[in-house]
Amino acid sequence: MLMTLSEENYLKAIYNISTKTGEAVSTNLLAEAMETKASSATDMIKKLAEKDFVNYKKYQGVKLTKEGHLIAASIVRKHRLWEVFLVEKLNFSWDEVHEVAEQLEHIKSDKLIEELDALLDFPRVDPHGDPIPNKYGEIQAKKKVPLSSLKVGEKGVCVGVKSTAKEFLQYLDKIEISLGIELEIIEKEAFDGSVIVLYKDQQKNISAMAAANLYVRKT
Amino acid sequence: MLMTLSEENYLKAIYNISTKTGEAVSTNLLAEAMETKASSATDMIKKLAEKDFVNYKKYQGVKLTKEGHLIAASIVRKHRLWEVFLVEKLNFSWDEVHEVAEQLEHIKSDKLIEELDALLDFPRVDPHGDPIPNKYGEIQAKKKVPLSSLKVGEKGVCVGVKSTAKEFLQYLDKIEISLGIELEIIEKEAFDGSVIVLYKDQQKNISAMAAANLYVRKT
DNA sequence: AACTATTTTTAGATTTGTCTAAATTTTAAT
DNA sequence: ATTAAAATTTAGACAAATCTAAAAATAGTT
Ligand SMILES: [Mn+2]
Ligand SMILES: [Mn+2]
Ligand SMILES: [Mn+2]
Ligand SMILES: [Mn+2]
Repeated sequence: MLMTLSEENYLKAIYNISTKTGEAVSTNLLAEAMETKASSATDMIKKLAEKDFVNYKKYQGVKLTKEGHLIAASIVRKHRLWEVFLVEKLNFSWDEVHEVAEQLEHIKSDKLIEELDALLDFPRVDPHGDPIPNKYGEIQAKKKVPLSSLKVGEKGVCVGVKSTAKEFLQYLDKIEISLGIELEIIEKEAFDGSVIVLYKDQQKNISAMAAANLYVRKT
Repeated sequence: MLMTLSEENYLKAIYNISTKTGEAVSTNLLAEAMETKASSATDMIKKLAEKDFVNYKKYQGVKLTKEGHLIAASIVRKHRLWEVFLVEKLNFSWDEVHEVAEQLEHIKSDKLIEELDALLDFPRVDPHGDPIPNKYGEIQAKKKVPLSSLKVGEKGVCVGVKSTAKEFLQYLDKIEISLGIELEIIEKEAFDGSVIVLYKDQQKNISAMAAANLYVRKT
């Protein structure tokens, strides 16, 4: 199926939103994600519905069809594999990869993505800890909870970030937190929700907001 | 400078044509290269002239300006670096790389291309023997002549191809000719211009057409 | 020099994706 | 059940890149 750049981006946006909410995606949410107007989103929704990539009933939002889901997942797969490539092979840092991956995800070549996958040794997560769909659009997401949900004394391994905002990722770099490190909750401040965590033999204070955006797997 | 996909492709086509001919590029040649109509080429020429990427006088064809040349060369640079990447890192053969490189050449990221260059160890030619412009748009092309220009008894190293048609490249694969091998002219057939060459301890007959499309450096 | 063939440009139409403004439907609140 | 607010769709316009058909300019030939 021939897809335009715009169609691919809309499908991916629908995929990302519905993965979070689980419900039909509203026109306004979609328009916001695409940084465009609701009327433009409606136009594109009609086109995608016409091509049977989404199910659409007026005023009721859209859901991906089987085929729409597969296409969207393949774009997300490419996006995340390219992010791994940029970090692992081209010395990008995790706050630099997204914009370039936004472009690379639209390159059309099955062989390219298969070989890239092999070159990278079949990674299962991207540099932000997000799962990489396989070629059938399936993901096996590991259980992860926000650091903020841990109680005093509990430990966890850092496995992902909720926000991928540059400032947040750079902040984590600055306080030397990266995926894979182990942390222990030493103290929680009831007043502002900040936590004191122990890692790398240091104790540091982490704001409530940062703790809510850092995913860990309990250990 | 923000360039559309189409503008980039036109600039590259102008670059490729004028590199061969040395003269101003005619509307018809440009349209042919872009697989479009002359009227469309005229429209785009006007836009490129407006942006000072080409010098244009009605009915006289176009020439790249300094800036136009730099942009075009940077696209060719990206195209050829990606071709090297595909062959060296992703197991593509030299007849498979072009279509994918046509897409990859439009990815915008200075860091990406610098790092790619380094990953590939700063190659100077692409898989077809074509020179890779440096970041200032300069190339140092090595002297190369068609195999057909060699006389009986002369030797040469295979350094490039004139045609990059799939069938030709696959034919070269089949007769085990690749860049870097050394050949010697054993005999030339006056009748049809074919040549008998010695390489890899074998003698093989190569048609006039193939010999005209295979570049060698005399040794 | 005049005529013809070729090349190039112009004029007007089409498609894609977007926008603004207005109309419609749904939702939430009296 | 009405009414007000919010969300969504429709209508009409626009810019980018293309096309066809017609007009204009150039090049080639007698
Ligand atoms: Mn990303
Ligand atoms: Mn990511
Ligand atoms: Mn190529
Ligand atoms: Mn090439």
